[in-house]
Amino acid sequence: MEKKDQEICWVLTGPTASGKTALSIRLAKAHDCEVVCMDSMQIYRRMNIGTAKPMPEEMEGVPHHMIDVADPDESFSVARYQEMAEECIADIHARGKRALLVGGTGFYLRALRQPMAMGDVSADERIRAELEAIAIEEGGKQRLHDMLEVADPVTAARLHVNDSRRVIRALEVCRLTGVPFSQQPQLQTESRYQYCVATLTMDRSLLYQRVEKRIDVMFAQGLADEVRGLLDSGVSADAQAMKAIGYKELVPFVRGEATFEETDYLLKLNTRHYAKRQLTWMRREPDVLWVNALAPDAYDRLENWYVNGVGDVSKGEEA
RNA sequence: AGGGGUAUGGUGUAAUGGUAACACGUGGGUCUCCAAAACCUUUGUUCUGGGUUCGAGUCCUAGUGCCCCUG
Repeated sequence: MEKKDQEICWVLTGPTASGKTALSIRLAKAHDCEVVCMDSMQIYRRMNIGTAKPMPEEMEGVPHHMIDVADPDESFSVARYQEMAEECIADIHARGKRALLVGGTGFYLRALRQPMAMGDVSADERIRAELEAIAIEEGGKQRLHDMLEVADPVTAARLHVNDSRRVIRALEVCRLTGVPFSQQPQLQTESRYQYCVATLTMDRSLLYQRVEKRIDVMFAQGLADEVRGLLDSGVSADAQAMKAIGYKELVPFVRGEATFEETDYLLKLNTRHYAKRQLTWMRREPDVLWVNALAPDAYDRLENWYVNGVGDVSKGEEA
């Protein structure tokens, strides 16, 4: 079944520091569309420098959504993102405009394209706390995995013993629903919209250079002060938002427990790793148009993609 | 210039004369409500030339690079 134009969304993604923001604003300005942020950390208020969040000045009048929609000490989730983002998209479409999703969080993209099977089994803090306590114990990870082996052998078989994060989630779902994680009913099989995806990329070493340069700029812009301000205002260092790159590395530094050199090295290292993981994710993502962000025709290719739907190969391989 | 020391993956280190190891990095991957998270995994090394020895990263020797001391 063909979807109507109003049911199509454009997604510009790519690793951190690949130039998504600038290109997206240029594109949105030229074609009068609205941007929906697809970034798991730019959703937090007061986290601006470390998340490289586009500021009102650089948006050049292009409406942005899903930015600053949560407080740093709030917990957020993919499911919530999916729900809120789809609302934004619906709203944009209702006004007769196109939505351009921009961001590097692959998991969020997948949630939109392939809706969560366990859509109605949300997190249970009590169960998690209980199971996480076990995970910390001597041999606890093995014990959790053993528990899952009993409750849901299929899922246990595909999860590594050390992957207690997912082992716990699987146990949580089993306990909450009484049905094994692997046998949860698929609630929603079809995504609400069709997504036309373009991914920015470039030579790895050049990307890493850009990453490092950007971090130098972040420090110069006052990253340390931003982190200090968050901590001083009562945001816990354990908060989910503070686990973000650029924040978790800065906490020891701001507290005087790490030198600048150590912090700088660690931040750059973690960001490189992150960029690599983002690329890995996108390689797995089906139907993606890859665009070398440093090529002279990068913008033209994106524009062509946006106008003609190049890369929209949902039927399989392109002709 | 003289004396001493040192040389092991990209980096930092380990190895009673007996299969060269560990950490970090690098590369690849996983992902269905914490995802900028969490987890899995690969790769690659004895400075060069001689010598001793069944066998040399290890001992001897020369060269080269680096470090320290003296002048």
